[in-house]
Amino acid sequence: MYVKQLAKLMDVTPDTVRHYTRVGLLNPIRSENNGYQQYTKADKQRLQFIISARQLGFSIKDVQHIIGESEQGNCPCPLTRKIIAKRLEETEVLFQETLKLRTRMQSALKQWDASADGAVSSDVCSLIETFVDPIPKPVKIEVRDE
Amino acid sequence: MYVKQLAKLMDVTPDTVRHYTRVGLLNPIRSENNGYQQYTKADKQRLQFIISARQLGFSIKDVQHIIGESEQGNCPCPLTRKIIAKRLEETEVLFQETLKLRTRMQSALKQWDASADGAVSSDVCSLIETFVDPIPKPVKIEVRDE
DNA sequence: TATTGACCTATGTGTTGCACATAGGTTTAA
DNA sequence: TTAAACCTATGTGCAACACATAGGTCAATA
Repeated sequence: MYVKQLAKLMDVTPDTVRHYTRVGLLNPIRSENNGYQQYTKADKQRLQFIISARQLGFSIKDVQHIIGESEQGNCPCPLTRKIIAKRLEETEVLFQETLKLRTRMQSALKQWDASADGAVSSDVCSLIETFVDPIPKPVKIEVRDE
Repeated sequence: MYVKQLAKLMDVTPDTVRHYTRVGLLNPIRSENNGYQQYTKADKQRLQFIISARQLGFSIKDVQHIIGESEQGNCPCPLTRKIIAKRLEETEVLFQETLKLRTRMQSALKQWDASADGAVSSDVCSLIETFVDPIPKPVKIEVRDE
């Protein structure tokens, strides 16, 4: 099976398959007559594993380590548990940051909806320069109005 | 002012300042005697602008375009508005994806808390291979238990 | 004055996970 | 056999810096 066929079968791009091959996660055999990579059933199974792991937030290096552990005859599950805990923390951080960014962008849009395109007196762009980030409610603030 | 001083002043790393310099966003002057980059007040102001823009989700290329527009004598605000709308959409997508990933990771952790490290019969890691993603409530599903 | 040590700089490369561009080989139809 | 369509391998690009390396600067000391 050549790269495109495997890719289609697993619903990824050929480039993705090639990438995993380049980093050593897949081990196809080079056809001797045309130099093409030939993927076996084992590669397909391995690719399925990679896809599953990636969906769970594991990095490619994580996958390499997990597979390495497994190939050394050890049960990789403890490692798997350890890694995902770390990745979850990171995802949590990313989530919070993305949430904050989204909020900030939304308030910028709102502020800018109500303001004109600004004087040329500014350095570059008055909209960006004069944007004030509404403090994201530092735990609890006394609100008087309304 | 040398790179470190400016960086410290604006609370970024020297590498960040160097990076912006390399891509042409900052235009320091090379000292003739020691070859060091000398940053002026204009660079400081420019850096402040870049930082503000980055915090609002603009990419470095966006900043380049906005500055370019401004330097051509045009008001960059319309461009700024257009770009942030696009970036907000992207951020929304990233946010949703991150949310889904976080949820998926959390349910993996839960599933794995209740399951042993699995047989060696699996291909690589039984935890990952047997993980079942609880369908993320497709709008509305009939729930019978509880 | 020379030297040492602490600190700073410029520049090149690494990072992540692929996507894209290029050049060329294969296959099938005509 | 020749052309068109399709496929492949390999190199490079991308984002936004961080890190590593090699060497320069400067003040205090011997």
